Amino acid sequence: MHSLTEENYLKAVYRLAQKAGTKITPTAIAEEVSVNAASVIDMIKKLSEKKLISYDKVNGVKLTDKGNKLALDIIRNHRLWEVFLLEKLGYSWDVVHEIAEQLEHIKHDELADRLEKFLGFPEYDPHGDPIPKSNGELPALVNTLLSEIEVGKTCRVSAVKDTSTVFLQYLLQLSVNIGTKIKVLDKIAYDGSIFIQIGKDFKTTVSQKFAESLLVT
Amino acid sequence: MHSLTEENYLKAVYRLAQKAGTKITPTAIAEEVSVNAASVIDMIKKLSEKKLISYDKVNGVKLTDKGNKLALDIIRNHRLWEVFLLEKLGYSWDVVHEIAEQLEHIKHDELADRLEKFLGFPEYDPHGDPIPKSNGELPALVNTLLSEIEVGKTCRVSAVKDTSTVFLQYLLQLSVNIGTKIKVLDKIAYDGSIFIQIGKDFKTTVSQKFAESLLVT
DNA sequence: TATATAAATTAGACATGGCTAATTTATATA
DNA sequence: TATATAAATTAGCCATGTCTAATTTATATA
Repeated sequence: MHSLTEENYLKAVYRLAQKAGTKITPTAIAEEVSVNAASVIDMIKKLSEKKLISYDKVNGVKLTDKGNKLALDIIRNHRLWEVFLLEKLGYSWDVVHEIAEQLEHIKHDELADRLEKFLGFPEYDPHGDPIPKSNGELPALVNTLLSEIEVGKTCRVSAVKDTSTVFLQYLLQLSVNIGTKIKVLDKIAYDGSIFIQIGKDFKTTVSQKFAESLLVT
Repeated sequence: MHSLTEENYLKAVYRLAQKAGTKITPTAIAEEVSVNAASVIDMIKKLSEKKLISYDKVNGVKLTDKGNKLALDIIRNHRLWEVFLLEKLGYSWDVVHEIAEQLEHIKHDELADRLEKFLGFPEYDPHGDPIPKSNGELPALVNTLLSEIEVGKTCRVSAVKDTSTVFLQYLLQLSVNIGTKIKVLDKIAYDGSIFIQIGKDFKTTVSQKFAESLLVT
């Protein structure tokens, strides 16, 4: 089938394609997979031969339908395993990703479907990213930022925009999880920071940067 | 760390060491991992350098303490994942192994321990093989054969000695699982076959070969 | 527009793990 | 014991995926 390496390239191309607008260049891919540009050229040839991507200088790299489907499958696996690790094994938000990075490549026909069923058909992973359905459908992304919530209103955390470890650990420290209720108590016009209540009791002030990295409903 | 390939060699050596008595030769390993003998020689050199095995013509290949520990870890992973796949994802007995073959190589400090806890500290995998504890301890193997049960007695399936797909599928067909009750109704002296009752109602005759492949308590 | 800089590509090398063919070493058996 | 056969080992080659060092092609900028 396809090697682990090939799959990681496909994922990288998919990820780059999400940040729409820019053409996907060999250099961008090289950066994304932390590899030398020369290696990327080789892989582009290989994946092109397999009809998983197309490439020309004008349009850059694009996933073919076949390649897109494959990438989605892997992402589906990844996100389902993340849910498993968090909910069933009790891993914290910030470690889940690296383990799922390995688990996503495990293959067996029914595995993703069975896992999905076992987990109760979750729609979002612990980072709030939508989990592709087996038919390739993607649940719509929730996109209200915490910073857009009016003073006095309460909302619920649905996703994170920033998935860096520092951020996730900060959230952990604040006991903020998917589903956590947050009430906006005050907005400081001066620097965009906001005063919030997390859960029942805890009150704190967070920066504008923070408020723009949390997605809520 | 250690590559997937190296890990599979270690497992193979461990497996061969179980079938005690015989010296572990390069050829035996070649057969076990389905690879050319020349390749085995290369790997023996590599693993020897890493102090995971020792090798000389007189004693054959032996796992060092370090190698043994590693092999046990992998087997622990394998068997825990098998339990997961069977009990949580509802896979049948005969497919569980091939998926676990991939899952066993996933690494993360606490993964096996968390999985073990999640599964309720199972002692045996779906094939009845003991699951190594995190300290390397192995629960004792149950070793009464169905063929050794007296006429009139009832016993409970605890493991299989034969893990071939044909056998496992035959068991599936007979609705025999770990935990299934079997009553020995009669023994045919002529060819060693026995007449048994599986569960509440179903009665059938099975061969001596069959009766010597099922472990019970 | 000339030229410096950045991006893309080619060429050649390395490590891993596997293979075939040839050779050496053991083991049996006539 | 001579010899056939099997096992172990060596040598050399292949594919995958990576790298560095050119070289070519684009893109900017003085």
